[in-house]
Amino acid sequence: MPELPEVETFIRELAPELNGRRITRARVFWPGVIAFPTDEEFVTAIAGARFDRFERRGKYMLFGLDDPRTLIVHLRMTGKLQLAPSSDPPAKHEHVILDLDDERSLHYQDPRKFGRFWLTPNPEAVLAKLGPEPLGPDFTPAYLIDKLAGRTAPIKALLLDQRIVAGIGNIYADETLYRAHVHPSRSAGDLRADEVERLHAAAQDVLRVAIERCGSSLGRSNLQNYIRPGGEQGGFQEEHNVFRKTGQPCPRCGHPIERMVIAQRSSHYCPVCQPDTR
DNA sequence: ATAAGGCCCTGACCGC
DNA sequence: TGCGGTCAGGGCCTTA
Repeated sequence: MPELPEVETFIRELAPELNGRRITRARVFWPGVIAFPTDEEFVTAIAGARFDRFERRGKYMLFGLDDPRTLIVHLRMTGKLQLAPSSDPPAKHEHVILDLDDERSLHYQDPRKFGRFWLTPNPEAVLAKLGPEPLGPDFTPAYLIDKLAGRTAPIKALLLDQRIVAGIGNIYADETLYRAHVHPSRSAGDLRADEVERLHAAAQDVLRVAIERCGSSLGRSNLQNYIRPGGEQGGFQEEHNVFRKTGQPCPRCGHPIERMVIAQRSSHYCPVCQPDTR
């Protein structure tokens, strides 16, 4: 699952490869992947553009072109971007291929078809609802305390809410809650200020280390496995404490990790280190 | 405004 | 071995 650290890795590793490259031709094999404009307009409009800016916002990748437009890509669950020789034929689940002017192509594969592309002069409209960057100056303990105040939803659900903070998904929410000693089903508004401060610090720590380790590659299956643009795996899965470790001993106290469903998503936690009480 | 549930998708996995 | 059922889940939508 590409979350903030994985998307950051994609951008960092693609930027030097794509910078200055011109898109000579675009092919779309499944029209649903293009959220804006239509798939036909996308194919026509992106041909000839040159990549020259690279940014990440939450889990969105922003590829600035040498005109006022930005190509926005969200990988959602199973999307992958890979560079390959232009002679490579479309693979299974390939929905977009952007041919470049250096005999290489940028391939987009996505078995579940959840990911989306936008080509727009107004990227702010696509990103309008996102909360602050968790590693940016606007994400402060005071901000988080304010956003959680009065909320009865489980804290896990609100860590996943991109309007509160942008970029945290299921892996990093679970690891953040573990590090902060907070039970995932605790009502967000019931958390003490020091607990919210711990969550804030834990989220930043987890994300910083995960970026250093180039994200988490897990998966018994290729389906869920995140692969970096050059084909390498990330390394942060080696530092997971709870995510998908149901039944394994807590690294801190040895009690078996438990699993419960919150907000339709699996949550993994240590019932001893993360007690369900204040 | 908030909370909760459904939906999109398809491969992996499980039990029989 | 084959087959049907279940699960995974980010973001968006609907409902209460």
